[in-house]
Amino acid sequence: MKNKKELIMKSVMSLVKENGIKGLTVSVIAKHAGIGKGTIYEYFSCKEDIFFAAMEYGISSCVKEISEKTFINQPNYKQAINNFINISYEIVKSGVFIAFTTNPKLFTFDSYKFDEIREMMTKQFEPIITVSHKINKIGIDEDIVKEPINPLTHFIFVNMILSTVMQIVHGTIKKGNETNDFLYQMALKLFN
Amino acid sequence: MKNKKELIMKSVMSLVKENGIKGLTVSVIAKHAGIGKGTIYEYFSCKEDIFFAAMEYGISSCVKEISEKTFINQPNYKQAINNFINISYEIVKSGVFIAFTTNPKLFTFDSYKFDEIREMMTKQFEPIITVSHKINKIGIDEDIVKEPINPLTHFIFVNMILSTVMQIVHGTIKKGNETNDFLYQMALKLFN
Amino acid sequence: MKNKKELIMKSVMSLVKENGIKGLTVSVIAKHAGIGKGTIYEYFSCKEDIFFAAMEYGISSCVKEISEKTFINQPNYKQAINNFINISYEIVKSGVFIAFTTNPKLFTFDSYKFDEIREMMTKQFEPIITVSHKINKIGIDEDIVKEPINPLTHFIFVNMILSTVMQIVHGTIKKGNETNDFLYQMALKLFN
Amino acid sequence: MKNKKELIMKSVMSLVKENGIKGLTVSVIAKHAGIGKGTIYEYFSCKEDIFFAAMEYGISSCVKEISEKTFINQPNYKQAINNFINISYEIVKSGVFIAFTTNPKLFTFDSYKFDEIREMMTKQFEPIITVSHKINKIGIDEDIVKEPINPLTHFIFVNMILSTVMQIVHGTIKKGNETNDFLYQMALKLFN
DNA sequence: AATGAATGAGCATTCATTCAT
DNA sequence: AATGAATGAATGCTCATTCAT
Repeated sequence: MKNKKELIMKSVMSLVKENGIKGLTVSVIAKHAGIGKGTIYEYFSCKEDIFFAAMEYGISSCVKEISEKTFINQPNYKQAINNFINISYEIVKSGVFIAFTTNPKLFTFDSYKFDEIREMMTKQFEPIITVSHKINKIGIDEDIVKEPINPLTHFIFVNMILSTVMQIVHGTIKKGNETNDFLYQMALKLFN
Repeated sequence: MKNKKELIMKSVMSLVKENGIKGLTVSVIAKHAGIGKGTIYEYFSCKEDIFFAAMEYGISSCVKEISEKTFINQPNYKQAINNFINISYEIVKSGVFIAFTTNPKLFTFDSYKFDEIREMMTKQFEPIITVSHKINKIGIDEDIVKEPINPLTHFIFVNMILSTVMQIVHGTIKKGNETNDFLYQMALKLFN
Repeated sequence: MKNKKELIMKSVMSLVKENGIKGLTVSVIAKHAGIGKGTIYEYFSCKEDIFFAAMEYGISSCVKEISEKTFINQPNYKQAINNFINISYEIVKSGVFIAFTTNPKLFTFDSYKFDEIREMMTKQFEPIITVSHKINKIGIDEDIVKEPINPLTHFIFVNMILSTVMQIVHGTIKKGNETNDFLYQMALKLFN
Repeated sequence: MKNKKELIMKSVMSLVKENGIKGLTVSVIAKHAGIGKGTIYEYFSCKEDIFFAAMEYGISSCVKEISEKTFINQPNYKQAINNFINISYEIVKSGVFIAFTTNPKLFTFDSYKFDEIREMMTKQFEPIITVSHKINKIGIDEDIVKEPINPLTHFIFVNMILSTVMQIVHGTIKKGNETNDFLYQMALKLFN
């Protein structure tokens, strides 16, 4: 059942959000998912597979949500950036989110090589780069953004937004229009 | 002995660089440090304290190295940025390094609250922001960078460099003058 | 399973009888019980709980056995006292048995306060006092023992028997009719 | 130095009185005695030797105190018994005291055989039997106690007093003249 | 397919003992 | 003689994984 696999991954995401990955045992996951411990091993071959899959699933979900909600109601350039910031904020605030730059050597995985984890992350984040493309397509249409755009710029733009959002969530950077406007100004600079 | 405490932390750093944090037992640390297991508990009260201290020490060392080597030989603005990139690259390549945006919920700590870890990281990274200030002081002196600078810009600049460097290390972004020049161009945009 | 809990406690009793409490590890208990180490922790939350429970169980069993076997075959007063002595002897000789006066501060418990241990012991020994009541009820019926009896006398009588039996087991006091008769004479004095 | 050996044993006695034998480490003993850990091993060859010696010393001290103070001020028979009870009470209340009937299998010794411990205890307690002899010598002189006395009676008398005292300390038996008088009456019965 | 009782490898931590000073 | 830093054997406890039902 794809259903039960998803149920397990959602439980993991939820539990990590609450208390972190430490002390998250298979028993706890099973209890939270409302199924038997043995059942989990029908769908995953070991604990690390569960975590890996859950991480992949979690990132993928977040990314999908950002990708979709950023463009709701046909926003203009500035609105799109605002949406991007605000939605990312909601997601990061809600709990688990791993930015580009996380060091895989600090995870509790050993059946996966570090590179596998990083590759997975890089791959899952790709749609976020597409978000940048789509946002700036709007900018181009509005004649605010100039072509051609160096592909790296998208990476830097996305990273700027997400890392700033993470600091907002942590309270290091102030949340509000001022910050959003500043990021908008920075975007204009990056893409011109 | 401050000496032995440092010895232990260096062993941890070294071992994490090689094989990651998974499977890093107190026995392994002791063996690598060439001391007895019991001795470690003379200097740290539990395993998590060792990791926390080692992380703090490791970040602090990296940051100090970047802070110093960036300004060797009185570089001009462009050279300073180049230095910043290249030194960061060497350090990130050498192993352990955690960027701003790492999610503490994914670490194997539980005696430390997530916030303690994040605070420590934030605090340790502060000198890097100072690096940005010093680099751009050079830019100002060279009339390449305009005052005043919004403080957030420094955060974004540093983050841009470090996250790009991390991708270079991972092989996702190409290493070379081209990338360095691009980052320099971006810096000029951010600070103007 | 009440079954397995009992199995564990019996193993502890048996092992303490053989070699004392020192060096009695959870592994050893598990091996002797023929179960896995982890299984023990399904039924007890820590090692001290096992010991506490085993002691309670052990004392309770001994006391129950004494209580029952003393009155087998409707003994007269003298026979009842003889039974009491002989059965106690068998039990004390068989191994674990803790008399009233043991000092709980010398046990290897720390999750239990001394008072808890003492209370448990006092409570478990209560049925022995009842044995004295029943024996002397026979004596009263035979007109050998006079009423009323000060309640303390029962305590002293029981203690006299058990401490003497313990010395017999240790070889300090000679086993035989002579000693039994002496104790009988003493009982007559105490209860008249 | 006999001085230092005694200092160590007194520390052990004092610490056991306070917190029991559990968790009583050599470090703690050294700290309490105000000497270095290594120094302890100048006087004792292992930890169990310390405990064994301290127990012997502790019992011996108690017994000596009882033996002396019972006969202060040339008491008559009843006063002597009263003294015996009251002094024993003070000593038992003060902490460590191990009665005849303690089971050596429950101690944390393994370099000593159970029999060695028991023998030591039996030997140390001997002077208490002498106390009974001396008390009853007074009784004989007063024509309250009849000769000859079966040697076992002394054992039973001493045991009666001590076990009752222990219950008084524990609060199970009421402290006061009433109890003392009762024990006196019992003594009269035992020795007649 | 689903379960959870049973397992034991694995690890953090303690502490008696040693020995260089 | 006195010390206490260093040690590592020993052990309680956890938890991923299995498997009989």
